Amino acid sequence: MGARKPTLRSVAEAAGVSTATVSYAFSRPDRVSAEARARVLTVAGELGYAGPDAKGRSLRTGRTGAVGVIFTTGLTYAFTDPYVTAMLAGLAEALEPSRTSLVFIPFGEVNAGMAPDEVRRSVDAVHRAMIDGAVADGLDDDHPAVRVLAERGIPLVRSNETAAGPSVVIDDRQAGRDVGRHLAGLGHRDIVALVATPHEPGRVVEVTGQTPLFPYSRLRLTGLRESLPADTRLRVISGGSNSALAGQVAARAVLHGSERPTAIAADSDVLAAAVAGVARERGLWLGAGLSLTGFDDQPVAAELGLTTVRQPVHRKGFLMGRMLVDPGAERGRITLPTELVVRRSTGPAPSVRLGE
Amino acid sequence: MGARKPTLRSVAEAAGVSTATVSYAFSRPDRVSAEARARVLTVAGELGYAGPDAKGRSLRTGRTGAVGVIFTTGLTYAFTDPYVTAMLAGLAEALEPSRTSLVFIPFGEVNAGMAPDEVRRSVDAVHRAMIDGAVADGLDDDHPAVRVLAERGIPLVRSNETAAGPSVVIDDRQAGRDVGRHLAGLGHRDIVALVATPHEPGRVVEVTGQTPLFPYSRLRLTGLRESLPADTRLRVISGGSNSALAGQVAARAVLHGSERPTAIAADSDVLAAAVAGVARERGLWLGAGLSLTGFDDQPVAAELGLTTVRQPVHRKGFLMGRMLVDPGAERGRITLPTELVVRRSTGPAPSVRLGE
DNA sequence: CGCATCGTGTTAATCGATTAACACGAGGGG
DNA sequence: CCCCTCGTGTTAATCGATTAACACGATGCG
Repeated sequence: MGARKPTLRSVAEAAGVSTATVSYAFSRPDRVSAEARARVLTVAGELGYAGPDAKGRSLRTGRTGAVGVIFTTGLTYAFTDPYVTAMLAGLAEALEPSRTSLVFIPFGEVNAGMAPDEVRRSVDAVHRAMIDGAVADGLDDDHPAVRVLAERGIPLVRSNETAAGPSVVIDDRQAGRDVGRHLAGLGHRDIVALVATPHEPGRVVEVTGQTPLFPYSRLRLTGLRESLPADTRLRVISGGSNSALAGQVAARAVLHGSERPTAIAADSDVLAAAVAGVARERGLWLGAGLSLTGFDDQPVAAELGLTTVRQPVHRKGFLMGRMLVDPGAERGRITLPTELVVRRSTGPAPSVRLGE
Repeated sequence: MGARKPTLRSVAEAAGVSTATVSYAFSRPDRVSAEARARVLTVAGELGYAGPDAKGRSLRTGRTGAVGVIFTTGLTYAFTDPYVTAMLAGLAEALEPSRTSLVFIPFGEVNAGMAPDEVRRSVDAVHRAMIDGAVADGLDDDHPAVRVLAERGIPLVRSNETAAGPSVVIDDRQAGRDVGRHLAGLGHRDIVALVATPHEPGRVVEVTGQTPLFPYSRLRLTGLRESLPADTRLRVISGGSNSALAGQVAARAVLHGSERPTAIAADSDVLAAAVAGVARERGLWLGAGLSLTGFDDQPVAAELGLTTVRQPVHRKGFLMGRMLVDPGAERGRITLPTELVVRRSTGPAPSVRLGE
C-alpha cells in the first residue's frame, strides 16, 4: 500500500548491491559486469523503477539536457508567428542530434517603473527554468530576463545586434537603409513605418522616442531614416505585437483621409499581409495607389507579390542552436546576409496626390 | 579568482543568518521580518546571487514548474504544422496564468524489433525531462515514451481516443464516417485515403494491416471503410509524416494514368493542400475531375475551398493544459465535437470515366 | 502576575542521484 | 614468486535547496 516511488537506493537494496552499481548499470554500462547489470535491470523492472530520477541527477551533475527559448511575446502569439516557427525549426534541427529538449519560458510584462519584487515575479519562470543554455530573440542586455540568466551563469545566445556576447544577427540597420533607398528611389516622400511593439495588439500608438521598441525595430528605423531625403515625411506607428490583428488596426487607422501615406514599410511580412488586406478593402492597388514592403520573406510574401527583405531565418535558428550545444562551434557574433527582394507591391509614388 | 557561484549557504554566511532565513527571504517573504529580508536581498545582490537554484529547489520540492509536450514527429516538422501550432497556442494559453514552462521532448524512432537498450536510448530525453506533467498527441498506451512517463509517475494527458487515462479527443471514427458518407453520396466508388505515417516524408507506401499508423488515422479509416458501399474501391497510401512534401509525392504517385481515383480523402488540410497543388499541375479541377477532402479546417482550407472536417484544435490544446495545471479541472475523457464543412472541392463523381 | 499567542529566527533531516577514491582478487610478465 | 595492471565492486562526500519542529522574547489578555 504505502508503496513510495522506488529510488536508486531501494533498487540497490533489493538487488543486494551498492547504489553505485545501480547508477553505473543505468548510466555507464561499461563500468559494471554484464551479470550485475542484468540483475539490476531485472530488479528495477520488477520494482517499476524507470531509471535515475531526473531532478536528482541534474542537481548532482549540473546538467539538464535542455535549452531554453525566450520570446518577447507571449507564447500564444509566438507559435502563430511564421518567423518564430521558422527559427524554431532551425533550432530544433541543431538540437536533434543531442536529443536536447527545448524549454519555452514565459514571462510577464516588464517595464521601467516596476517595483523590484514585481519584476522578480514577472521573470519567475526564468529563475525556475532548468536549462543548460538559452536563446533569446530581441532582448536587450538590460532586460531583466537577460540579467537573471547572466547571474545564474547560463550561456545565452541572442539574435540581436545590440547584444553583448554570442549572437547570430543580421544587419538590421543596413536592411532598413535598403528599404528606405528603394522607396525613396521610387519617389515616395510620405511614408509610414509600421512596427511591432511589446504590448497586446489592438491599440494603435504613434511611436516616439519614449516608446519601448524591440532592438531590431530601432535599428531598422535608424537605417530607414538615414536613407530618406530630408523632405520626407516619416511617421512611425504600431498596433501592438507582431500579428495580423495589430497590422490590421494600424492599417485601418492610417489608410484613410488626406493623411494617407504613399508607402508603408512594415516590420514583418505578417504585418504587411494584414496591411495588404486592408488596402484591398479600401480599393487601393498595391504598387500603384499604395506601396508596401514587408520583412523576412516568408512564403506569404511570394504569394502576395510583396517587396520584402529576405533573411535566412531557419539558418539563424540553426546556428544559435549549434553555438549552444557544440563546444567546437564558433563563438562571438555571426552576421548573416539579407537581401531586398523587389516584387510588385512597390511602385512609383503617385506624382500628384489630391487631398480630399 | 576561484570564485564559485554563490549558493544559499554562502549568502547566509555573508549576511550572518541561517540558510532558512535566506530561503524564506526569497520564497516566503511573510515568514521573515522586513529588515532581515532587506539585508538578505542586499547581500545577495552584492554577491551576484540570482535566487535559489532551480535544480536544488526542484529536487527538494518535487515540483518543476514545467510541463512536457511530446510529438510523434520530429520537432523540425512539428513547428511547421498548423494543427500542431494551433494546439500549442491553446496549450500555452492554459499555462500562461501559472507561468508554467513548456518542454518539448524529442525522441528517436522506435519500432517493434528494437533491442531494449536501443529503445531506452531513443526515449532518453523522456527520462531526463524535468516536468510535472505532459501532453502527448497520437501516442498509444504501449508506446515506450508513454510507458516511461507512467513509470516515472508523471501525469499524462493525451488527445487520442485509444488512450487509457485523461484525454481530450474527438470522435475520429465518426468523422471518418462523415467523410465516407459524403463522398459515397456523391457517387464516388474509387477513393484514395491519404494518411500520414511516422516516417520521413518522401517515400510513398501502400498502407496495409502491418503498416504502423497513428491511432487517429486508424480510427478515421475504420469509419471511412464502414460508411462506403461494398463495391467501392478504397486504397490507402502515405507519403510519410504530415507535411506538404509527403502530400505532394503521394499525390504525384496516385494522380496519373487509368488508376486515378475520383476522390482523395486526405487526413489533414496540409496534405490536402499539397494534393490540390498537384491536381492543378495535372489540370484537374477540384470538385469536378477530382474530389478532395481534408481534415482540421485550418485557414488554408477556407482559402482553397476545401471540404474538410472541422475540429476545435485550439480548444483541444487549451483543455489539455487545464487538465494538467488545474486540480479542479474535470478528469477523464472530454470529447469535442467535429463538423463536416462542405465546400467546393467535392462534387459528383464523373459518371463515366475513360481509361487512357 | 501568569499564561497563551504571535512573530521571527535556527536546527537539522531530507529530496535522489553521481563519482573520485579505494579495495581486492585474478591474471600476466619478468 | 613478486609486482603491476585490470576489472569490478563499495564507501562516502557532495550537489543546493526546503521546511517541520523547535526556541525564545515580546505582547496581549484575563
